[in-house]
Amino acid sequence: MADVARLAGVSVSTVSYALSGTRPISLSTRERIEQAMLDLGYTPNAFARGLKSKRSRIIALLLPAQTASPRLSALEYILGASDHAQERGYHLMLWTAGVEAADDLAQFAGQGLVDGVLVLDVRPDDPRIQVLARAEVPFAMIGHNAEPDGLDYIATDFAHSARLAVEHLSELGHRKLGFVDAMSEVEGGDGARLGKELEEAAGRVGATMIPVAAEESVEGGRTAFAALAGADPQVSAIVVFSEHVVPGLMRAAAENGRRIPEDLSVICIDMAPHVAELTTPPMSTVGPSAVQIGQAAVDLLLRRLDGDAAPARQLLFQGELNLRGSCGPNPTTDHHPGSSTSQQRRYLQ
Amino acid sequence: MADVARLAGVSVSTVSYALSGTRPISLSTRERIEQAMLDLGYTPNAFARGLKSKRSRIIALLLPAQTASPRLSALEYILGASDHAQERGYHLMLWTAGVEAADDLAQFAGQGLVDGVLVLDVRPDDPRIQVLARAEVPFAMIGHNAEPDGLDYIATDFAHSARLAVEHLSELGHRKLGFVDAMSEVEGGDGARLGKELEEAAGRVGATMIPVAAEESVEGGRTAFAALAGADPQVSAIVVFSEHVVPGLMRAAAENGRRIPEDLSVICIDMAPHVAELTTPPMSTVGPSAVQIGQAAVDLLLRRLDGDAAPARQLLFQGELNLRGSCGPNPTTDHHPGSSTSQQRRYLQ
DNA sequence: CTGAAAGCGCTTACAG
DNA sequence: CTGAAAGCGCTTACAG
Repeated sequence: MADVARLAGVSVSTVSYALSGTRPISLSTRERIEQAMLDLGYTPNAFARGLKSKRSRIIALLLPAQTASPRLSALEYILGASDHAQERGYHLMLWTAGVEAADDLAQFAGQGLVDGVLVLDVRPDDPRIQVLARAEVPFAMIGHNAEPDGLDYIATDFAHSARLAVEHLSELGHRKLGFVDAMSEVEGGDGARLGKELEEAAGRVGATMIPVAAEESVEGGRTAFAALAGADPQVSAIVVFSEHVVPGLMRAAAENGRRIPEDLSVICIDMAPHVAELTTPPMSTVGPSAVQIGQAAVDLLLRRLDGDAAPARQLLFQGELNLRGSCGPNPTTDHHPGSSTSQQRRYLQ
Repeated sequence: MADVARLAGVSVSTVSYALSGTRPISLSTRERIEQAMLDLGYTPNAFARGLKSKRSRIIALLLPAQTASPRLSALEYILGASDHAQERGYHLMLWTAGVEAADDLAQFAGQGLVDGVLVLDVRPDDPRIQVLARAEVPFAMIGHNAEPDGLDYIATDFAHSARLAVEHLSELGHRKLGFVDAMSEVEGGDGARLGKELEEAAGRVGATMIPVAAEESVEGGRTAFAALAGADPQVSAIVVFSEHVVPGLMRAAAENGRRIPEDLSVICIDMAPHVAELTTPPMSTVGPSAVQIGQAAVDLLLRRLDGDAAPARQLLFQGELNLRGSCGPNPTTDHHPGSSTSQQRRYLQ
């Protein structure tokens, strides 16, 4: 910057003000400065700027590392958030240490490197929330913990998703439903909340819902299918909330002579569109766009960084039903779906 | 840091040296300093440190934004690189602006924010390479451009992958092969290189290879299938190098009465394992682990950052054949695979 | 083994 | 409309 000032024949403070636009600069001075910056290929140093201004224009995305089994939909959050942050002039840093690495996170948050933090895969008793609060770093959650009062978050409206899924299956004549949830989901977590909503929705349409906890693997999917078939052979539709059980579940169904969707309906909650297209038949899903949630989370956080002192905002995103091909009428009833309601749905493809 | 020094009764420089360990400190002094840091919950400021030391311990991952159609395997690169960088004491920043945003990238690289850069999805004439070289930021590529001499990179050994795929199909009796490549792949890019290697490998085993360029979409996959069937109805096996065409290709095959693997074999190059498990039948693949490539790319870059002035390293990762279920014997011949070689393969699941 | 001091490259009151 | 100067919180020769 000193070089620019010298070349333009002004002081460094004038260069700085020209750059930030925080005070009026005469046209001729500004032009000389801009020319000098171009000639020298000058770019302001991010560290000097950050040191003085206490703002880095960097936000972090906390994605607990599970290299072994990443949800493919995580990519949509990441790209949605990253693109949007960049559009709004922020950089996005990835923090993939596990939930349990609280000390490392405290260190990270205390460094002043990031202006704010986005927290993914939030658990009910998530230790990261305390750490961030203590470090006094603004943050927003995607999902939420057990006591989210006073905290900014954005989450899926599970009550709405449950209703969409169950009503759709009910219209197809299904009365006995299964719900496969990931075993890793702790008590009071997303899976449990969704399960509760599904059960209520099932109750409202006079259906029953059998929940099964599955390990997040191909084998877990097989086991879940066996468990459901064992619990009640009449189960004709399954709601799934774990990407990784899908292959095993579908294969077990095929091996037991249950064709999808003719003999068995399957619908997935919060599965990314690209993933849903890969199965045969393509998977019907319910859920909001992860890309949009990622973008909205960035907006929520930047609102705080811009000094908004308003009360915490808690946004619920309503999903939509994306019918692809994995749900059909219950073969054991001769029910036909009402044409009036189904007309209003979005049929994809 | 001044607070720590005061509390410990030493100078700030002593605190700094204790922190960095770059000069001997007496045990008692060190203990007082450490206690003071704990008491105050002190964490060194990243910007002050970066300003003086000219090192940020941040690396950037350049992933051209394609929110519309991200490859799910991109997630493996990201997580592999991020985890590994974190283990080695570095932060990973995501840069998802498009390849064409050269000015923004120059700005970014000139800020001094990142010590080094990892470049993904490198094109033959990739403008980012010049920008980074001019900004004098150390970088390493995953994949490579048209003139990679003197540049660090790590890439898939396509000759090896092509050989594995073609020899496997050849052993199954397939003589007419198709190759579906993404249309977006520009001349001289990965797709073109792989295509050349596949053709050579096919020539060596006396098979023919028909290449088809497809749009990266479900519809593109359908079109590709039709093109291949139209070009030669005898094509009995298809090598695919684009995740997004897989659903359309598989559906078109099914609609034309060609069962996989009984009537048609399909094998994918560089598809992530979790993606491969989702198709029915599960997809056989050839390729190295994207997680490992991400990790190795970090190592390659950090080697430079650690001041290694050795000549550029160019690493080729050899893939392996992961047989899952999408390849079978050519139904139009009565060929049986030789048991000796197939024994040596890794059968998954 | 320890301290005093310069300086990294900016921003921003203070002064004119 | 512009400049001189302090200071952000560290690191690192220089000195003892």
